[in-house]
Amino acid sequence: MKNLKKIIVILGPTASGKTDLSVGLAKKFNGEIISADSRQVYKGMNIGTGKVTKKEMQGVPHYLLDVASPKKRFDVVQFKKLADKAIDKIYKKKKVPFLVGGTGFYIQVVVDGISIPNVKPDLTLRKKLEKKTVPELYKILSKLDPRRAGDIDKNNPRRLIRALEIVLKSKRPVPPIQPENPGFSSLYLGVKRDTKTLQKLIEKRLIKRLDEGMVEEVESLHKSGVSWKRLEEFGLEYRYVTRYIRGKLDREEMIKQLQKEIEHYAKRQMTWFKKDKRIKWIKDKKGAITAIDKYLNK
RNA sequence: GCCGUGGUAGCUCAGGUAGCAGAGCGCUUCUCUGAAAAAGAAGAGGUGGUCGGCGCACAUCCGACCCACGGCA
Repeated sequence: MKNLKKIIVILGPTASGKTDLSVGLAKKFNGEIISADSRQVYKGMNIGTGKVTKKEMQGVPHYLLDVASPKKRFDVVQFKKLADKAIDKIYKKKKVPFLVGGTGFYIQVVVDGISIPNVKPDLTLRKKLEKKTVPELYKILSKLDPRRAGDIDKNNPRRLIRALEIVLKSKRPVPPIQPENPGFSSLYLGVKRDTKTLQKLIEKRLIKRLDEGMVEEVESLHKSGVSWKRLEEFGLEYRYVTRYIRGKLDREEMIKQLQKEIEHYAKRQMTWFKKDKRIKWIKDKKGAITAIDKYLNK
């Protein structure tokens, strides 16, 4: 197994300190970092996403940051394509890829080689389907693809519409999930914090972001042509700061609601991560170093 | 002191001609096939301010008291 390619995954909820940790580890283990964050891919979204600064990178190359315009759609498939490319590139340099981030879905798709049905989003079709009620959508899907209808969340319009999109455009049922061999083995390290600590970290970070000009960042994104609707879509900071700028919330309410929202998000992330038994939860940098050391020299 | 209004879930409150106690938020748990910071689901929480009365039965009707808020003195 010595020649098998290896990748190190570092994941955890927001505000748990992944960025800091990963730069240190990458430096130590001759690594380069691929960000697995669904919002840090966008240009101009820096403070609100907690993107590493040039200085914080300490010379460690980072991939998958600023690869998309916030005016355009970006999704898992694009992420996978770019991440696979970055991984190759890092191997060619004889370095170790560190996949670091909090977007579980993105990580899963890269590391487990989940292949997503090759049917491009069709916005016109989606718009049309959106007019139907959720039970209607489910009924149609049940007819066209009973298998998928059987395991889908039948209350979730977004899922139903995508399933129908696949069926209608490809003229065949949604294929069952089949993980493919990604061509490398992975070590999963999770950064965990107890709830109280995480809440405090989130709070501190939120104040810091406001001081650093988060509101101005959102204003400038809007000035550069990103619609309010789009900004709301990004969620968390971008959603609530937008509401504040537009006068729908006062500053105090914004902070309060945003804090709660981020806490919820962190919890959702943990729900995702918890079920993955491959993750080795580490306490500190030392624990991470020991684990990586052992893994790389196996 | 008098008058009025209110006291129902952790919070904000619905309802109530007596018949198994509700919502939103929060909390807990969960789902995830091209939006994933998105989109969804489930669950746990109540001696209905206190005491007494009438009733087969009271959160609901009657009385007293306590507490909060507003007005008058």
